[in-house]
Amino acid sequence: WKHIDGSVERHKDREKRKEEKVQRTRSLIKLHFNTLSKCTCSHLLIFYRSEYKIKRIKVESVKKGIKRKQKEEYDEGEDKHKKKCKDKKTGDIAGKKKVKKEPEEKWKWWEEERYTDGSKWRFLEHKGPVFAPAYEPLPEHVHFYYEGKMSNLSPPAEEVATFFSKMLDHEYTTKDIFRKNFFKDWRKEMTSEEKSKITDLKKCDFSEMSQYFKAQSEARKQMTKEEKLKIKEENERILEEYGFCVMDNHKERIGNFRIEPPGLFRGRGDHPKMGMLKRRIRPEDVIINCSKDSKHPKPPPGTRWKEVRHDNKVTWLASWTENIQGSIKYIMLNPSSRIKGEKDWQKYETARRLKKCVDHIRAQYRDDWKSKEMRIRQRAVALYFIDKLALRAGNEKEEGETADTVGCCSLRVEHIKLYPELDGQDFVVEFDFLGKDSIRYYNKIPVEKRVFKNLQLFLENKQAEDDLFDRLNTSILNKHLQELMDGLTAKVFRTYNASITLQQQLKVLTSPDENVPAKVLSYNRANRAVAILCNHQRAPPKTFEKSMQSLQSKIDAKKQQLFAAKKELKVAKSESKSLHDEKSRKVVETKRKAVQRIEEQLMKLEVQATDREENKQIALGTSKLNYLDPRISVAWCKKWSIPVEKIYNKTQREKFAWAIDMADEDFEF
DNA sequence: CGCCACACTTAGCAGCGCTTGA
DNA sequence: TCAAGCGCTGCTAAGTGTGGCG
Repeated sequence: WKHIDGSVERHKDREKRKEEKVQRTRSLIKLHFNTLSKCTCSHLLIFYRSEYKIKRIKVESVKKGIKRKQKEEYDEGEDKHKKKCKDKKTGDIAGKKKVKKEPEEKWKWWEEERYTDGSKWRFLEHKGPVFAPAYEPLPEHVHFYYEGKMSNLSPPAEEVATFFSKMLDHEYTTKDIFRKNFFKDWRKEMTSEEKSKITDLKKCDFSEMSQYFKAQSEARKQMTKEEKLKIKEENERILEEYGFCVMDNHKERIGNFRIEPPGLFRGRGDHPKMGMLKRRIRPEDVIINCSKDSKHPKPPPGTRWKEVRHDNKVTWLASWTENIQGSIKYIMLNPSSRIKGEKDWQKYETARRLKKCVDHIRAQYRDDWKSKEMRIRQRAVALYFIDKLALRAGNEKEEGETADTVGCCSLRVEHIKLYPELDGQDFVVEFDFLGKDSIRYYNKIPVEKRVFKNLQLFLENKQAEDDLFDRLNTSILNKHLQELMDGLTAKVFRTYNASITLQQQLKVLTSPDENVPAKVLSYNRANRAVAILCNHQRAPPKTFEKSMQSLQSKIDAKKQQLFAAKKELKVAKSESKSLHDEKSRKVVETKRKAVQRIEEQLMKLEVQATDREENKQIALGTSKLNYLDPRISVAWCKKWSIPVEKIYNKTQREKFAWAIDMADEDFEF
């Protein structure tokens, strides 16, 4: 796919583009100079940043010349070396050597060649995961009571009891399934004596334990600055030691280097396994993955790893099997890493390829609505939903193992309602089902007559709990998509539709003469359109009403202030008219400025209020992070001279460093 | 073809620390 | 300077999709 995204060409005229970039930055700074009087503090900061950047670019381009030469020599050497390695089937020795030469500046992996043989790395070294701290038994004075009588628990039983006591305030400790599952698993940890005594959860009193933990967390909050700093430093030390690995010559940040601590499982939605005990993971459960010639991570003293393997066809550093669902958990790299970034980039390139053939695919599935074969009609209607409504594919799930949620292919009869006519619209389909994370999808949309007739056909002679698409599943659908385009799967439609919507909405919503905050609001609105499409919801923040009210009162106060200021201006004006002296003219001028300033502040507040209100139940983060080609946003920022910091925070900028570096203002998704 | 194991992406939420504004 | 509230970050659950096997 190197050719598909044109990275070969990109490489050639990189120098030219770099020069252009410098020019752009220069003109940007000029622009900032011109508007300096209007600048707020944050603008100034950004201005300084851009100036800093320009200096760096200059120095770097001088350095680059030398560096490139060195790199070419190195690459040549490495090529030879690689061949040798392949012959002997040894690992990557060169990788180890170059680590020390790690350059100060950020590594631009996107300017390098990718592996084409399916391997993910040549060299991988890390320190292994960090385990959850051992259980600390409760102090003597904290008791557990059964039937009102004080009783001490054995440490294993006590530990599980503490998990429950920490959750007492949560609603789910009142749920039957939760309590049942918890009690069953708790009893497994008890001694036979405890088991025979403790037979009813209702007779258990955890309140003293609960109080103790509340006091503990209160004490943590009350800690002095020094104590807090000490903890912070210790965390930083652990991060420095365990939070990074070396992968192919580069130090990379690990995403989750801590093993999940034991606790009570809380699934989302109506989960049949809620309350079950999530076991403590020991070194003996953990498989380590690293390269043969690396310094292998050491298991904690007196323990051993389950296995140490050297599989460079996968990206994980460590894995273990979790006991609730029996699924495998992994330790992997941070999104800013090469291995994640390349994949992310590739995802958007696939979506861009879909853009080129989507018209054809749409024509095709519309045609298939008329097919003689039921399975083809079902496939075509499902695909239409996935395309139009950005539904997820909908794999089958094991019944009783997870919450009852569905996606497109697993929709059941009970999840849709057909209305030949509704609110003046023809052929309306009403969707109402729980999707991923048990988030409700509710939508009423008019569809084409043919789709409607097909749906009626699919529903014939079926019960509520029967599958809507009984001749279809995700693997059939994806196999079909694979034939239409290389690399095409159901989820590519979500990516494609999200990104194209953002691009198109940005075009519609951005008005050139608006100021920066107004443009950012437009961006958020475009982002919101995507979030609505993808049904990314959130619980309204607990303090929403309150904070909205306080914002409103601020606005009201501002309005009052504006009114007063205008009045003062009027008075000053009339005074100045009659007096005709320099002093009164100056007063008018200052009053005028005050009015202007207050007007600006008011507008800013109003923009903020609108933005927040519209965002009440919609989460923008997920689409920004997973569905929107970052190059669209970066291009938009460059086009309108919006600092990219307004759109992406630090973490996001790290994840999208590739896009920030490579996208020009004329990037087209 | 169906099933399962596995790898990897996508998802919402809680808690905490930093920013903001009085 | 300090409290309030907001945004960030980490956490981990819950999806998607592939490939191998019988």
